[in-house]
Amino acid sequence: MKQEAQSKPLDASLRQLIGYNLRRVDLCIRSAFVSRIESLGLKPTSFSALSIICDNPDLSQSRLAEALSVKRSAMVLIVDELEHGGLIARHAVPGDRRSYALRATLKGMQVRDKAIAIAEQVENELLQSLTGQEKALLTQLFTRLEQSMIKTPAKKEKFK
Amino acid sequence: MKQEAQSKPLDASLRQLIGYNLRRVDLCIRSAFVSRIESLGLKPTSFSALSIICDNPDLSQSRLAEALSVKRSAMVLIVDELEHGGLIARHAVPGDRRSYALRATLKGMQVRDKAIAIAEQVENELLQSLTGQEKALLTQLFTRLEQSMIKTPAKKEKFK
DNA sequence: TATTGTTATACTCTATAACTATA
DNA sequence: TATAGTTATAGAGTATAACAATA
Repeated sequence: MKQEAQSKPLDASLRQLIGYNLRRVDLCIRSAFVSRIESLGLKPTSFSALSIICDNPDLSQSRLAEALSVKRSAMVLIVDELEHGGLIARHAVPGDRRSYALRATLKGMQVRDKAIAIAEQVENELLQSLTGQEKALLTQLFTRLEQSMIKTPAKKEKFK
Repeated sequence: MKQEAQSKPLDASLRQLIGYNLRRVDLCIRSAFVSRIESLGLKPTSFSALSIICDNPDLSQSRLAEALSVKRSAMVLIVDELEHGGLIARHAVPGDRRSYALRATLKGMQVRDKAIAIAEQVENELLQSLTGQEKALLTQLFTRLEQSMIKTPAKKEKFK
């Protein structure tokens, strides 16, 4: 039934584009990660949110939303989910009764650690064809990319 | 209002993960690409579909869906969109009255060429902080990754 | 029986806009 | 007036399941 293995793949010319390759690899890593962390009650976005809260205690929802490039309104459900799972808590802010200080619970920190370990394991498995040096290089290139892209958001287009 | 520039970013520990960086860069390139090709009546998925049809005349919808890792049912609307835009046509298949032979129109091929040029331009702009050598290396690493990941879909998890 | 394309439906993610309570 | 969080709503994107026509 499948005979595209040896001949040229159907998307040969698309594979010339870095963006296309980037997306394919992203989808692949992401889907593996999703299926491994769902037993922790996490999804990629809630994992990222949890991790940022762990590292930045007493963060507000609005600043968390900014960090995740998500609207405040979308943040509500994500934070709800983490709170209902007992992974974080919304604490009162002494000086400002409008906002919450988000803080991870002990369980939240433990789950975060497990999720990070899973992420690293998934990457070790999926990126096993790369040497350690190549992985380090990738990280370095991405870091440089993100810095330059923040300054140059493709003219002045919307940037999410 | 913003003071995270000099100090450590909120997502510092997530940035240790290649998958996280990959996704951030992907979203960035993608959003720039989306805003630039919408004047051509294309979205990323319809662009990919059009490009594959151009390169593989008389492809069926089912094989196109496989190439894009999309369900046949989702393919219908995408092909509809391209057909209504006059970029492709559904032709009859002599031997099999169940399926269509998808073929790009002249306009479709011209639009495809423009879209490819736009994609390359977006990448040139957004990846300007990388040297040509580094870009070539990225492409090479991705190529190797895709080959190895197809063989090793993270155990036997679903793979889309 | 299996396959192609289709439809109907539902689910996830996220955006927009309007609201409230604070500041 | 501006901000934090919330709600209601809608849109994109894609999945699942069932169906008709054809193989």
